[in-house]
Amino acid sequence: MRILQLHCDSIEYTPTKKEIKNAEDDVSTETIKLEELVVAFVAVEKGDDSSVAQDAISQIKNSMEKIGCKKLLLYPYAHLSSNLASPSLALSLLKEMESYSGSLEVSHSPFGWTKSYKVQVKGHPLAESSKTITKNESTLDESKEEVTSNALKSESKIQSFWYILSPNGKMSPMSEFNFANHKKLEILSKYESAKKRSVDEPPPHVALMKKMAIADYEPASDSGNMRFFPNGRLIKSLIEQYVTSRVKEYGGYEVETPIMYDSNHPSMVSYFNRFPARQYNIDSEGKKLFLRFAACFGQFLMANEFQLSYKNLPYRLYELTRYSFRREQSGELVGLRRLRAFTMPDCHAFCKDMDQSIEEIKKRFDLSQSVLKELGIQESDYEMAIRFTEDFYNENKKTIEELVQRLGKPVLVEMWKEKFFYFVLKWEFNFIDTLGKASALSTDQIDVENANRYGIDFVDENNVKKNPIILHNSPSGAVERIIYALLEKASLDSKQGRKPQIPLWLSPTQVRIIPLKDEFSGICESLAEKISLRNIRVDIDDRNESIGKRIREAEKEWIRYILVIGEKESNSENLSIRDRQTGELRNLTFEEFIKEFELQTKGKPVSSLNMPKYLSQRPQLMV
RNA sequence: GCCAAUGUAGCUCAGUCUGGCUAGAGCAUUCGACUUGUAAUCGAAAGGUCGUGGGUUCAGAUCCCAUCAUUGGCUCCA
Repeated sequence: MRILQLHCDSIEYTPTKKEIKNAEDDVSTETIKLEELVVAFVAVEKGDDSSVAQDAISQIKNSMEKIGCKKLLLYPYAHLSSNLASPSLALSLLKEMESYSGSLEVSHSPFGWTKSYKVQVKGHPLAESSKTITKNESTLDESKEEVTSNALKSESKIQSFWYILSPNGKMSPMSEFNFANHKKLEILSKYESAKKRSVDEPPPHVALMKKMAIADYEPASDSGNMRFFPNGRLIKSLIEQYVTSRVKEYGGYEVETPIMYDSNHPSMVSYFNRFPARQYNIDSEGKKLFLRFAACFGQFLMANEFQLSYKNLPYRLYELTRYSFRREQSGELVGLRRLRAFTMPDCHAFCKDMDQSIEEIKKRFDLSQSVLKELGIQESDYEMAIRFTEDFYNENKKTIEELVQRLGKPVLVEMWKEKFFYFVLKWEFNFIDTLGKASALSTDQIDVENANRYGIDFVDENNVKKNPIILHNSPSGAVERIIYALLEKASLDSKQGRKPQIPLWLSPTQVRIIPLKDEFSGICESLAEKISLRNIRVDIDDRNESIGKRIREAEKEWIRYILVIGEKESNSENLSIRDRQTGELRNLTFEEFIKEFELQTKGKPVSSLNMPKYLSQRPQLMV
């Protein structure tokens, strides 16, 4: 329970509007004026009970005795807390407090109403005080609470300055920029700076992820923890393989680190001190463990063990975290866009100085852009935001401008007067969906704090120990979010009259064979064999359904190539291929077809079919 | 987390306002017939704790309270 207590000359309030369903009835909307009293603004919080109410009223009584005041107004005031109890409980505890008042003259202002009020507070030192009262508070919880609120306090003090930086180096205040040719950037800018949104429908990918049997909510788990069906797992796995191979190509070394850490480990304590985390906590044998919300700790703690020389740098560690956990507020979770458990490729580069960091960040910028492109997300699908401190900008103007040139279009700039986070620069690519939502995909940061915090050092040319600068990069962003982006893009295509699709290399079924009659099943079987030997996922619709229906369903599954096998095909060397992209029937030889296919999936990982080859043996998952 | 809307068969939904007959439909599933030439063949059967818990009532999918989940807005997004 949180209480703000004011000793007042007078208070005047007028109930104006019933705000919630459980508001008190029988409330007159006349103005009430009270004089010479103590006003206690009260917010009842989760976990409060009558013992808290008693404690609260006795504390108030004590302080009122000191100042010699007999009149108390309990004023329900939800805004004191972000962890409110349910309205019905709050109301009953308020009434309870009123009944414990003893010799005091106590009243309360109506609960659940918007009220206008005017208050005249006295000037003496004891006139104003605030209290937080909780049940059985342990010292540990208390200190954590303190840490969180301090961190939140400093975060809320951040003042941002917003600009748009164009590739020609021109930096204009956001309000003066002409967004006419940059609609998506305008969306991002408003989204970030003004937090403006206006949507009243669920994002289309939520229906698609179920329909395509990719993923679904798991009611037996916590919100934001999804289940992935065979199709979804296949797609995820291919994306994971691809991103991992690209990071290794760039120079990252893949590691694996624990998913849970001890909150009381010294390095964690100071990390928490800097960041108010919403994480999953687990109590185990007296330890307070939490589930990782990034790969940072694992890699930092590992790097801490390394004997590093400047000659080893830059050194890059990479992990594909399945999962990272963030206990986001339940209201923030949406489909695959924002989860509590997600798969995050996370690559840290340890650099010897700022010059090396800047060289490195450029490489990773190109890597991220290329990875997204190959995953099927084009430059026109996202907008870049770059954030830095004023000092960093003044010293590294050229680098920042160069990054913007590499992107080739204007970007949103957020500038801070001082460093609030551990980084001096951060950029991200934000996917903008049809409904105007922005979500970060690739990102990189220049971290100048954590090496010191985690005791990571290297020996430089002069035999001096130094802390490296650490870059934090995810070249693709969360894998689930990539799937979200691909599905949202597909839905947009469909809305605009184009055929929705996902990249061929990610399709659960790449080729479908449909025998016209049962008698062709042998030919189909051997053709399928031949095709799958070339690492193509092929299946056979052997169900006793009309040809029209089987074609229709293949189309609904977004299958790119359909081969109908009948009399004609069994007597011919050529394949008659229904190409979904063009909607046309084409005649190709087997090798021509394979060649066309391989051209489109070149350089991408392959994986075999992740469901029964025969549709008749396949459970119905999609609708 | 707060506010609001939604929750009925495996899926998509009707029925709820105004309580009352055996809770309906389409798709999917099973069975039977049909043997198909490029986006839905025909028939039958089976399938329901009406999100969950409590209450009011002679009677609850329907009204009331609580709770959970999803979606939207706020907040948040290291």
